[in-house]
Amino acid sequence: MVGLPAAAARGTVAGFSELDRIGTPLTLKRGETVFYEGDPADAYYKVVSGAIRSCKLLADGRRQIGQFFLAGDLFGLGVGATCLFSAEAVTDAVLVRYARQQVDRLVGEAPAVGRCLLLVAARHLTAAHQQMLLLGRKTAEERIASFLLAMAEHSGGDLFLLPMTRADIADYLGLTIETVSRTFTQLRHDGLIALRGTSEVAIADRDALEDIAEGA
Amino acid sequence: MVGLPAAAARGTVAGFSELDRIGTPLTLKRGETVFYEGDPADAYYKVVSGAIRSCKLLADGRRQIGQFFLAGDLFGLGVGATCLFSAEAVTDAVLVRYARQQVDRLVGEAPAVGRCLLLVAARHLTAAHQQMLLLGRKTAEERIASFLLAMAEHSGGDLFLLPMTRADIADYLGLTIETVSRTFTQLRHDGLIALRGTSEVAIADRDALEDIAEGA
DNA sequence: CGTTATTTTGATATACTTCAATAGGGGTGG
DNA sequence: CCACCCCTATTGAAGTATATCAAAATAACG
Repeated sequence: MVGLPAAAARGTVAGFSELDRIGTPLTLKRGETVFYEGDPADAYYKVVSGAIRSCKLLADGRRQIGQFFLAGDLFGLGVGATCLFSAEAVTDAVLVRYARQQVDRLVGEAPAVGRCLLLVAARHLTAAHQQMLLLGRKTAEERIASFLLAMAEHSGGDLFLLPMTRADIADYLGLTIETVSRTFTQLRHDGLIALRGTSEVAIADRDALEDIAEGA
Repeated sequence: MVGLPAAAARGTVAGFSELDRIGTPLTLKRGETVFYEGDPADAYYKVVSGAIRSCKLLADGRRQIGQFFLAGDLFGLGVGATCLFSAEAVTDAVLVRYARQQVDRLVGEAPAVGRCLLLVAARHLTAAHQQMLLLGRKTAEERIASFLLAMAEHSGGDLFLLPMTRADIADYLGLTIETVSRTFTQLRHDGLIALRGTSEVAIADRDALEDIAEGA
């Protein structure tokens, strides 16, 4: 699993080109919100560049990030009238926006588009199941190992940049900032990863990291 | 939100009837497996009666239940060649099995079927996001409160039977059997629920339970 | 009814959180 | 170019929710 272009490995599939004709671009600065949980759900989005996070909040402000959407990813597929999570820019980002009404019409005309969307939804569901296993049953070390391997896979190599802060990682993995930081430090001391600065990561011992990630 | 038939509230939507023509029934005893994680993914299933659990395992046996599928629910929508989780009967159950090849053909012929499947997938994705929030950020008490309210909503009333064991609930909520049991006891002592035997639950103070579930 | 599986309850242990302080890093203005 | 500041990250010490280990009680089942 190396060297696949990110778009091919993740979001883009056959039948997608029809969609591109009805999309309009959208530029976001770091921290800006694409839509809020509960907003009318009237569009789908594709990430062109940058990173987006999906967030859900509890009444007292506790936050859970459901997914990070990176270049090539499609998101916003909802059911019913309202968005089920809010979406925010992790970094400066460019999106393409597809009005829902037009997408739905397209699905009626071209079954390939429907299959494409179903495929994307199924992919997100796969990721969600993986994440539920992580959140429900993995230790902090196992969560960080899983996360780093997933980021490496997306980047297509063993050296990559983390676009998000420790706070984002913590809210994605169901941990605190401090535990994330301590676990990074520990993996570095154990020689499984190398860090340059705060965001550049190199996988140093992939096998050991994989053993940890799957609970061996 | 009361009195809706379970099927209408959850799995069944317009465009479903086409599917029924190609389904074949399937009977399972408690504990039997529908399919294993990694099996070739060649069918979708609908629950007619009983309850099914989706499971993922870590190398050392730790288990996470992703979803419970109850009467009316459709499951097995996968991407690619293999099942992403195993599915087991929580109770004796009757399913309908839809061969994937035929479903895919149907999607090509009748766009409504595709929209239906997309809707089901989106519903599952909604549930998964809710569950990620629960697993990542909620306390044991909040998890149990959320779970009981969801079960009540499915049953259409405030009095219902739990078809699954404490072990299943624990593996669904990312807790241990003991913590599940202690939390049930505590909610009972606080007068928020009533229990008859081990599986009959009555919601006694819905407002208080909802406040807890959403982290107030 | 005896036997086994499941659930509840109790005592202790621990992984992670919380609270608190220090250190680094990147940008801006002097 | 350096100094300052703010934001983010790291490190440390103490606390806590939940896990683990162990036993009793209840329920399920032949």
